[in-house]
Amino acid sequence: MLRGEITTAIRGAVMQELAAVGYGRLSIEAVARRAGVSKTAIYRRWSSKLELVLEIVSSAAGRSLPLPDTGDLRTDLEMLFLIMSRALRHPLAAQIIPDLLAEAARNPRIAQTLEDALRVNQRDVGGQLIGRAIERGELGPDTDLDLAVDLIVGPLYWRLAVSRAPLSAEDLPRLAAVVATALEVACQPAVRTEPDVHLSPMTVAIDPIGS
Amino acid sequence: MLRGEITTAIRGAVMQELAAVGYGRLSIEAVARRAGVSKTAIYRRWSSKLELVLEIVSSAAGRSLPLPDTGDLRTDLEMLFLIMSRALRHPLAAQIIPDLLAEAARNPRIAQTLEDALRVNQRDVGGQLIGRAIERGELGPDTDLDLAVDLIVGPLYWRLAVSRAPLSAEDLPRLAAVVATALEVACQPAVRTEPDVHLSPMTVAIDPIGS
DNA sequence: CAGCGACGGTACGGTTGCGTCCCGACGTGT
DNA sequence: ACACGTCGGGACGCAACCGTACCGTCGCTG
Repeated sequence: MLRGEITTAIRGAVMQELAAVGYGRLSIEAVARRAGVSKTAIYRRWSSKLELVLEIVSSAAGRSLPLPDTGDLRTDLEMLFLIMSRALRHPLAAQIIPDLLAEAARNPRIAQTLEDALRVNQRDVGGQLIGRAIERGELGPDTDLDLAVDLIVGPLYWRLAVSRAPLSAEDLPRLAAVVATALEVACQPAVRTEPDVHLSPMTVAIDPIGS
Repeated sequence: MLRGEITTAIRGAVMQELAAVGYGRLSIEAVARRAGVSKTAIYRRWSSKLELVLEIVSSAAGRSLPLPDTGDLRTDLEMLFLIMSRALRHPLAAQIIPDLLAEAARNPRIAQTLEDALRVNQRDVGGQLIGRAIERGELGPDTDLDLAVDLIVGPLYWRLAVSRAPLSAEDLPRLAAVVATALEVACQPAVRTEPDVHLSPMTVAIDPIGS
């Protein structure tokens, strides 16, 4: 009969400690100190540092975000970017996520856990988003899911979690519009079976003056 | 008059240790052990673990990659992606780079050093690439450099360093084509001075079937 | 050839964290 | 009200690492 308040305190301390020093430097003693509990309280609940972090992180990352279906790819992307940017701006998440992703390259257990946890949130979110776009005819049925996910998630992740440059509020819909257009162009329904569709005609159509 | 062979051995050991355990767990003793030298040899050359890593990493990252000027944005991107993918596939770099980027969120000195070192390699590479595209008229002169860099670097970094999904050789030019399109769409030369250019007219032009 | 200065290696005390054990306190059930 | 079971807290031995001081050796210099 473990006291729930202490379990909660430990969970919070793990997240804060993880953000402060990262997984590599995380120590049980520091977690206990920050949580105001004893080490025994932690060892009674989790068998090791790895189990501790995995359980807490996966339960935190497991809460799947509700993704609205707006009926339009670009608007869907705007919503997704809004949610992503909110999540990645959270001070704890902004430090924990890149840290664990880097650690995942080293520790297969972490990689597996993150993949399982994020598959619910991102891959399937991306998959659903793209799947709906395909159903609506915005994207072709042969759309490369991996490539599409890279295009959607990559730029925002890079900006918020890696380069960490400020991102103004109006940049978000702009990015969504660009990505949506790129997706539509790259994965457009095959109206013609020309091998190299590219966009030269589009550029012309867009830029009547000529480059 | 420090012996160069020992310095070289230390540098190599730091890189390997960094890849193996990350910056957080990196210990001077482990570096000395791996290099086959004594701790004194390290402390004589660098004052602390931070200085050690910063100097070695920045000197390793400082070698700027030659970026060919192919005269075409898409081909330039293909080249850049080829270089980036080669670099990010390198086992040491693939583990060290995400680790240090995560650590940079925590340590301002690391962030500053990485920014300085990578500004040479990436920002300016990206800047040059985009600048040339602007000169050629492929992109508008008011192109948002930050957004463009995000679009260029983000997807490939996500794929290779985060999701770590396999990327076949033919995916690279495909990705380059999509990104080039996205850039052309996002940063097209301003033909009209409408406030909200976005792309709705373009979407129509692109998708004659109708969404 | 001799002396000096700088080098690398070993040894040391101090600190931190790990994982475990024991003890006092609290709540529960009868 | 009492005894039992379980919990949290503090303490312990062990190991790793830090940063430094000392020591023998090598190479340069005069």
